[in-house]
Amino acid sequence: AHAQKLERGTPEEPPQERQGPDGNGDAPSPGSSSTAVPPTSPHASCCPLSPQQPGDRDGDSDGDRDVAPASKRCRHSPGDQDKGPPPAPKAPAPNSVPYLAVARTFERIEEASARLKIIEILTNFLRSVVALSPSELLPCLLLCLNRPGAASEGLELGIGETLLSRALAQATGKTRGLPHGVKDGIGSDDDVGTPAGRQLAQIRSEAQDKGDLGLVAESSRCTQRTVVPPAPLSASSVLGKLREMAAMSGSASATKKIDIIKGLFVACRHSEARYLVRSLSGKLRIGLAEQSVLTALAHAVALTPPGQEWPLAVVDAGQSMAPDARKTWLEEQSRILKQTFCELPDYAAIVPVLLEHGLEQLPKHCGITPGVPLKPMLAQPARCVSELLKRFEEAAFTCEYKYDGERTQIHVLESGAVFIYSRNQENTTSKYPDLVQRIPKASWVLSSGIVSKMLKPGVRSCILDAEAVAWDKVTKQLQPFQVLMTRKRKDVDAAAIKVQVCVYAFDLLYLNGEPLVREPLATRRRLLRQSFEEVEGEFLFATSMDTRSADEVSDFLDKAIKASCEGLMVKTLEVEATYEIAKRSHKWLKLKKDYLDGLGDTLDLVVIGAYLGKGKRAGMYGGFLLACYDDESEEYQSICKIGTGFTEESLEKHYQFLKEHVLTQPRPYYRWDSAVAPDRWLAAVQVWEVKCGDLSISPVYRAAVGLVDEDKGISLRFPRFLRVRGDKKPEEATSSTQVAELYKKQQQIQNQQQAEKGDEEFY
DNA sequence: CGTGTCTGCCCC
DNA sequence: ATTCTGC
DNA sequence: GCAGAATGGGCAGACACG
Repeated sequence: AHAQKLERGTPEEPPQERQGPDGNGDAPSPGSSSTAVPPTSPHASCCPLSPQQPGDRDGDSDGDRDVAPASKRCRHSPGDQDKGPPPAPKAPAPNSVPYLAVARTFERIEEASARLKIIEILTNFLRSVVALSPSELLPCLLLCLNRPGAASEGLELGIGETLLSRALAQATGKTRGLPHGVKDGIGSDDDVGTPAGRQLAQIRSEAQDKGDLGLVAESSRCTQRTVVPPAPLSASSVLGKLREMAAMSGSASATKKIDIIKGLFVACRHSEARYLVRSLSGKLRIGLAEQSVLTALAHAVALTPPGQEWPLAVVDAGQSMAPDARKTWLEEQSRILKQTFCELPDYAAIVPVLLEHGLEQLPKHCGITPGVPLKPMLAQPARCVSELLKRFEEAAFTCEYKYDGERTQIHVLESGAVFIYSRNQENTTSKYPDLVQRIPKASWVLSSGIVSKMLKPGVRSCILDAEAVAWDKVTKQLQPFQVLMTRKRKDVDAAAIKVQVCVYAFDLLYLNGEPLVREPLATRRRLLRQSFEEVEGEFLFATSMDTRSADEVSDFLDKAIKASCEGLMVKTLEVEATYEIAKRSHKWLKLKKDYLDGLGDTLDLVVIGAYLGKGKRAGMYGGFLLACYDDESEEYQSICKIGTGFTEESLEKHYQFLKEHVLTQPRPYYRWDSAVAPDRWLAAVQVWEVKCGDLSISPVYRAAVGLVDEDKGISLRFPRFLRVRGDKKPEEATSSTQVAELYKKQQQIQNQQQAEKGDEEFY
């Protein structure tokens, strides 16, 4: 009855979307029977979904024939429940959202490609959840986003391709019966001689063919048979298992995780296995991510306001609006949610407020809070200086050095507490006890008796945007990113720190109780400089220059590079100069030498191996192993892998061409490490021009081994494909000597700065 | 207690 | 990180 | 131009294994 009420109230479907045989087509509205979940019958939601639609991909899946049709199950389920104890230990709670409903929604989203369509599908699903199972809204959102919880929780699944393949191999092995019947160890099933080992090899091979472990899982279902059908999965139970696995640690945790995965897997029906496995592997791959989820969530709670009693009084709050007005209204709702989310990127905090107070009231309850990380402003690459000028037109802008370190958000609370967050809102406070130590407010006397001058008097609370860079206190020089990365990450003891860090601050997002994100950069920067004092080697303002001249920008770029920086960040000062990520997340521009055509390092490298592609690159090569040529030893020495810079067309061409050059074994004159062994070895027949950022000393690549480092080779940072060098023979590729020269040249450019600085001090 | 392998809303 | 692509 | 999905090097941690 409730479902019918909903249906009557949702006439918003555009006629052209009504193409399916019924409301169960691609666009389930809350009104269509496909997603409405009467609160009294938790299973009902999957029933209307289950009858095979014409063209439904499940219709020809062998795997599904082994399972009782969902419709049958569901029709029986209420009766089963009346008859006493449910057959399985964990029956879904009332009002729970069947995981099958989530999976069906994912299927529809995966089939769609238009973003508006994807958002519509998800909106309709979320409307059902809001109306019928509001307590499962958060779990559903987290499943859509493929996250076990908020970033602040620091939950990590710790499940990768290897573990997942092993779990699948065990669950689909020949052993019949209960899922936990397979007790073979983790290591033993690598043995191809054992049945489990053969199964693993088969899983791996199938995963390579399909380029998606999820699809393998889905089609592998047929080998699983259980005596008693397990309880259907619900959104919250699946999420709960993910969180359970994330919380596991210690010895044998991997084995326990495998057992949980097997348990979940056995309970999967239809496409559930596909999405469960993809969730576990960390890639949902359905064309849905944060921005679309936020839009859909905003639309859902706007159209179907939460907190209503049954029957719903308002099923479509935008019903009476003209199409244009409705669209504008929905966009505004979405904007409100996105802005709030950027200031408080935590669904666990936002969803309860949404449910209780509604979207319009959200900004009153949620906003920037010191101690809670916010989304950082990002930058787009600029290919040349003239592009910069063109983009910013007449607007005044500033150029800042782009330091090669770790993006760092520093929060100082009224209490004096300091928190530090990464670009992805990870709490990195415990990684930087040295930073925390030097932040204290000016009025605070450190244990050493020295008064910190970093924060000027009057600064009670703030949020800084900065870059933490490795700093050599002895030579007073910036150090490369690779040095910074060697710092310990967990529970660092400040006294034991070997790699020192200097903070380069470039923005102030919050000061003394006031968010500054709606102020232009010029204002924020003025406040930043007013509120803080520079301390050499510890806390500095990012070197900047305000200019309108292209030549000055170019000169400044050169200076930045000589100062061991990556390049420049370029930002407007007044026009469109706020820190509102929701309006545009890539408002800044970044200028690096290697973006510029004709500048930056390019190498001509030989393809010696290939890796089978995944996802949209399934069925062809997704990446390649490249080598330089050492004329001394006449060897091809591995230098890097490459997987970007290709158009779809070029990727297809490479596959067609290179598959004719597949070797059964690597040539004896190839030098590589087992860690980069490709899926297919290739004859050295083609040379590619490749661009990169820095060159690095590598633990696994062999290029120029012995020339710069005794036993380590050289690799490339940020390698990307430019074009085929049809004019070059493999032996004419960039030589090991040249690679070593490039590495040395890079070191020299950075030493130049030291020399110039020395000159200044000398004269 | 070493060593090797895998993992990461990793960092870039 | 870089890059490409559908919308 | 956005949003999403392909893919890169390399590090510390964590755990499995011997």
